[in-house]
Amino acid sequence: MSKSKETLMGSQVTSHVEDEALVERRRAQIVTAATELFAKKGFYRTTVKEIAKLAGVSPGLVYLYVREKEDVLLLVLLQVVEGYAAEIPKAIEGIDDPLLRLMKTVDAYCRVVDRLSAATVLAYRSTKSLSVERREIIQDRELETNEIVAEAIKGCMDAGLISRVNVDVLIYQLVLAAHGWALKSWYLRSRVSLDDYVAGCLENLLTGVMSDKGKGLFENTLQNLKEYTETEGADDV
Amino acid sequence: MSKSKETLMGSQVTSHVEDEALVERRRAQIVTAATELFAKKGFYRTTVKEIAKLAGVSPGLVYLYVREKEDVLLLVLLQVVEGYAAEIPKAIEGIDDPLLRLMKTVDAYCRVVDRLSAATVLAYRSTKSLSVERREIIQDRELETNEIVAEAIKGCMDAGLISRVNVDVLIYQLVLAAHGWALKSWYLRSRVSLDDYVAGCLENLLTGVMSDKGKGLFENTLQNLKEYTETEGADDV
Amino acid sequence: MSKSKETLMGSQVTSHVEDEALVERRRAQIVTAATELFAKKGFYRTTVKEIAKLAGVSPGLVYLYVREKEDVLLLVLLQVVEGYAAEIPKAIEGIDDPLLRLMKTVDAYCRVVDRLSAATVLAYRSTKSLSVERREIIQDRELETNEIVAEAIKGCMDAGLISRVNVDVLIYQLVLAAHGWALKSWYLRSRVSLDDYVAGCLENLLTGVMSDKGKGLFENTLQNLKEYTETEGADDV
Amino acid sequence: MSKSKETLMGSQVTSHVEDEALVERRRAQIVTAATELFAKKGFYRTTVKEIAKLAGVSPGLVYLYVREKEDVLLLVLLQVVEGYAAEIPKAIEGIDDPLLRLMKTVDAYCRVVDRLSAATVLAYRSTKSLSVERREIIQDRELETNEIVAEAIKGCMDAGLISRVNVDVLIYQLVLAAHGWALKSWYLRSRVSLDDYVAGCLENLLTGVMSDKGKGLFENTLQNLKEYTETEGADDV
DNA sequence: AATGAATGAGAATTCATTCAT
DNA sequence: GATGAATGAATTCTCATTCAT
Repeated sequence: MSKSKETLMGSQVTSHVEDEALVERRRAQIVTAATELFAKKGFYRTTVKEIAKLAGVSPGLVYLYVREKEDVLLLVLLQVVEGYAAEIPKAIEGIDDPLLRLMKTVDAYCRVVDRLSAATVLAYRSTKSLSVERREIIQDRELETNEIVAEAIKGCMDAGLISRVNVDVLIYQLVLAAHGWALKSWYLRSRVSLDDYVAGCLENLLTGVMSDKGKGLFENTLQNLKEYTETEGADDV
Repeated sequence: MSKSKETLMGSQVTSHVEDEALVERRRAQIVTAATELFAKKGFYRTTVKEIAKLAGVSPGLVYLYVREKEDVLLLVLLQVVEGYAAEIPKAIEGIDDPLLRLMKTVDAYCRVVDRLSAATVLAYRSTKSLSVERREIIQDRELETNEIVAEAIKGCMDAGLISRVNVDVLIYQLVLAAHGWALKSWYLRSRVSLDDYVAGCLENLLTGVMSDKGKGLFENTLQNLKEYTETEGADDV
Repeated sequence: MSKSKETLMGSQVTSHVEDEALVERRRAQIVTAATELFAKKGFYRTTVKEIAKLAGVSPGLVYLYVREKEDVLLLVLLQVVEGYAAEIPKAIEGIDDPLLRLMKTVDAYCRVVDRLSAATVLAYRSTKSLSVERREIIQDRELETNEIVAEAIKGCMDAGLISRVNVDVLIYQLVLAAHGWALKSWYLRSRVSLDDYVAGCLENLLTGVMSDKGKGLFENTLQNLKEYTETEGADDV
Repeated sequence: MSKSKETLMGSQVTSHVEDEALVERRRAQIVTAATELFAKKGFYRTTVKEIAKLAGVSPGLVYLYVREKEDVLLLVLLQVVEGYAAEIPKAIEGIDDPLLRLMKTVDAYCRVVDRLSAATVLAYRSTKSLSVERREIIQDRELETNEIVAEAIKGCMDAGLISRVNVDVLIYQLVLAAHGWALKSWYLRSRVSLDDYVAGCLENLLTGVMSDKGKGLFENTLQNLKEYTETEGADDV
């Protein structure tokens, strides 16, 4: 996790250009344009020419930084999953209370998904468009994110706040809750706010698995989460 | 729900051929072939020629039963969502106990998803490849399925088994649980059995929302579900 | 040698079209156009679009009868070498005198080369542009032609007309003499007639290898060849 | 023949660089790299970038010493034909016996061809890839080489060793014999040694054209040639 | 109704050449 | 003089769709 996002990206895709800083800059240009277009029209309906045009470069230039079109998709998807892997840890930094930490993890996950909504849907649509090797790169990154969720759950279990549970199932229920905000936004967004969605998911999923000890803390901690988030939100402004 | 599946399909896609029975037969041929190919290689990587070949017809024939390639995708996805909408009601037919009914709904949903796994993933990948109007047709059908889940939840609430809850959120958590079995099968399938997955999802999601009255019944009903399913499974043989 | 030229060609290159007669007709169209263009501008400077245009078909059609552009080159070169392999035997049919037979072989070879002059040069330019497997197909055909020359030489040796000789070297001297008429036509054509070229080559190459017995016949037979050719030429008119 | 090879090359292709010595050095670098690549992959399959890389320079630099890619081909082919024109005279220097001189000419020609085998084939493939003016430059050089052969033949005729003959035809038969060693090396090399090939060609081609006087000397002189060559070979060590 | 040959627009990719540094 | 990033025209090949038979 010590490598920067760019370096990670660079390690997967080869470029004909030497200057690493330039490679990062150009790739960022390309990825930004491609993300927008892929999200709007999908990978196959987007042409390299369109990407180049939106990125303000020539079509030929794209191929100086990428071997084939599919590499652009890989870079785009890497940015998404690495967005997850980067933002969530930042959000839970310094939080010691295991339950709040878990809640905050889910909360942060839902918020990144909200921010990268189109890209998240894109990831679901397009991961299978990648070659097997590239697909595995993405799945590996997704597992890293899951690991963060798993750690948060384990923290609660160690603290005796969560009792019995099939951890694998719970992880994916939480992950899917987060992803679901993007996947089903066409239905949810008009019916429930993100705040209520997060709270609802947490209540439904966590209440059931809490130990008696945990139950006592649940409502309170959920309240903390809300305040916490509001404060942070205010900071942004 | 009075119209047959075929008639529904027919109503969305126009054909140059008069004989309705023939239309149904040909479309079934085409859709079966297309589903297999789309699931394996995706919509864009599959050619009309390939579909025709696998269906044992000529490429030209496809266009007698469909206006464009995207219509084939629509028919394929319709079959998936209508698979959901048909099988779940069948599974809960005659069950009166509201909690068992809800559990059985989720259980049946997960099992259809398991059976149509590739097609379910396909639906996630490809719905956005449809034109807006076609996409809405699919989403409407998905809503019908959700309605079944919603009814089952409402049944429990009316019976006082479920207390407070954001129903929209709970619906989608249950739906995503079912879909998740296909979407994350690459991770889950090697770690947990379908039976355990269903049980786990139900425990995690429902325990939390049960009223005190409901809680008392939960374990028992879950046990009933398991027996129920086993018996049915045996019947099939 | 029982298969027709077209069948031979068909056996090397696969087509998406079933109807064999159609395949032959279309390929002939394509090859005729391609030969003209390749001869004029070379393989790489000729585009598939140009070939299609000259052949009076669409660019897409070309790919119904050929897998890639290089296949067109293969078909073109096959036609050249099979032109050799077909015309020479026809020219020596029914000739029993071994020496006349050898002379007539060389004479016929030079005349095909003269007729397919541009294509012969093309073969020299472009054989190395083929993939190894395709190149070998062409070389195999060339060996078949050489075999005809070899047989004619052997006939003379068996009849005691030619004495000592490294047959491999002599074969290629005769073959190169024929090819040379096309390869160096830029120089030769303005300085010597084809008839004189053939006679000159034969004199220079054969006199040296004749046995005493052969020498006695040489001038006479060469005279025969000239008359023979003239008569035939007259027949054509 | 007073101008140096470099100057000749320089006179055909313009450069943006002033310093003549530098021009020669850079061009030599480029031509060496290009020859290797053209011989291996052909002119069109070789990119300027590849040439530059193998030459250890930047792609941009190539264009300081050459106006376009085709100029590189011209320089490469010039080097080949000038290789012929330079080595053959060196080999016959000081030989007075006209017949030995002729034999030695052919022998030397075959040996340059053997040494520049790939480049000779390249010349056959690629001369037509040149623009007409450039092609004529190469053909002019080839004529110069032919002139050497012609002189040697004429020497024999003047000495009464060769009788009647169409000189133009004989020249090209000898030239093609030499070139043939490279052109048909795929067949010949495994069947006959270069020494035997040269001897065979000379026997076949010259015996036939010898006068009675010449015939008497032939075998002896051929023997001389072999010894001569062996000695020279030994000298090299 | 069915066929499958034909079309041609359009996509990815390459590479000779230029030019700012 | 040298570099190498950038350009964009040009090329091969694909495939949805049509239509004569």
